[in-house]
Amino acid sequence: MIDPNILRTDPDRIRESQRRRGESVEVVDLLIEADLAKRAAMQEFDELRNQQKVLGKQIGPLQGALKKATDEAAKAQAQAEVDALMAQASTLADDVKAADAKANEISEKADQLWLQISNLVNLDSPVGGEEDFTLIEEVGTPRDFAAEGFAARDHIEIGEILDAIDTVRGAKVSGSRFFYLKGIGAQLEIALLNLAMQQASANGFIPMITPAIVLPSAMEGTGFLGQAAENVYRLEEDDMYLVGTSEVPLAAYHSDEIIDVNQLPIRYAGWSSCFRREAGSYGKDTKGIIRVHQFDKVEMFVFTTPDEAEAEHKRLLQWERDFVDALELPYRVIDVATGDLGSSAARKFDIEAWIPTQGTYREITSTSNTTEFQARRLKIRMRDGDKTQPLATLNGTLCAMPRIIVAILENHQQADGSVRIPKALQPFLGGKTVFTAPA
RNA sequence: GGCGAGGUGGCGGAGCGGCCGAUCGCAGCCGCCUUGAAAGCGGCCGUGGGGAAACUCACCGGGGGUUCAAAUCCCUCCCUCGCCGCCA
Repeated sequence: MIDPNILRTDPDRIRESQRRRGESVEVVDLLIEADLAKRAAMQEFDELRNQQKVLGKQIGPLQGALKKATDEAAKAQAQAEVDALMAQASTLADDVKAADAKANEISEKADQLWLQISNLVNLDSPVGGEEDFTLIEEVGTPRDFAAEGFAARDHIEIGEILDAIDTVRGAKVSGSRFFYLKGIGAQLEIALLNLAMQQASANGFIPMITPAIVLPSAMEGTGFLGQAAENVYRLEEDDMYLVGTSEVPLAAYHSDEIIDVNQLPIRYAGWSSCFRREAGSYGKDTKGIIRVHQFDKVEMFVFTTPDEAEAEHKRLLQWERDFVDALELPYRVIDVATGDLGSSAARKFDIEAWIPTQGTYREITSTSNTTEFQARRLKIRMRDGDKTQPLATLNGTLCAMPRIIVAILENHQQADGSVRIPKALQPFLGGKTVFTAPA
């Protein structure tokens, strides 16, 4: 959630942000109304509750006096006072109860509306939809396979030749969009994991292996139960969720905590399986492993000060580029448009790798500056002197396995169906320089 | 899954239904003392909401209930620990 004070002092800022995202602007007015109603109802409750407390405190001593009273007149007098107070307190108790119920109901309504408001977009983000990104840079040159004298095979075919990817049996066992990594494929993923973790550690990230099933609070706190909810797997029996990214358990790791500002930034590199329903993507990428229900990913996640967030965002992007550079892949970097941001992101940069058989760039990493949005929801604050305030969180993909594997297989394939192994990866594959079909 | 114990402020650990947002110890912060440090002494020391402020409200694992009044009583759920069972 965003800073409630902005709603009270500068609601136009929120309206503008909603407009740029293509999301509801009217909800801001509903929220202003609900926020006012909430505060009024709470004040009314506070008032009544205070009266009740004051009154209640008189009853105890009076009852004591009643017990001690010896002569009849004094006793009757005290009894009458107690009775009167009790009667008064009793009706007050009913009022308090009613006011409490009302305040709760109104607060709930306001809180629900708050959850509908996405993070304020960064004003530097290009405005528009998916196609309206700004191209930041193209790096490397896509190979000209015609000039090399052979037709590029897609990753499915290469995966079959190398016996590295088995989507047919994946579908047999688990349905569409599931796959097995086998032999070379499995080794490749493990090598990528090691390379990614080595790089992350060198950059000050603490390696983490996280839970992949989380409570609703973690899912909601990271903003995935909003418009992204349809892509989240829910375990009905247990009311828990399968995470779509380790961003969720990493962000929630410090929920309800106050972190000393001197400890920031805190950087984690999380490794987990990721689960996505891929609802609404029927017909898209139905073949291969570009879009699957389950995959593994190394994710970078940072807790830092709001002042540092933008600079850290640039660093995350650079680290992502370093990794893709090390894999010798041609790619481009884009500044994602406002309409295509997740609800918690203020700004997002994607790296898209060139996929030869598709003749286009496809997303392989994504880094978002979520400013204080997640921290507010998850109650993560920093202590700076005697102030406590929300900190900033950021996330970025370091290595989403299937797509990186696709990019490597397709871009580094050779005429005979073998695949050249990028230098940086070789140490993690026993010095091997090329993947060849198993005998 | 069964039985037992327990969940209180950063940690440890008290808390008769009203005087408890909560005793005390440790840690931390400020000051005194000291050439400096330690020890000792004095003070401060949870979070959030509302309010210009005075002040006020909420929070003692979560939710519900009893009561004029709940950290304290009742119900329920969750979690932790121990033992038993089962099992990667």
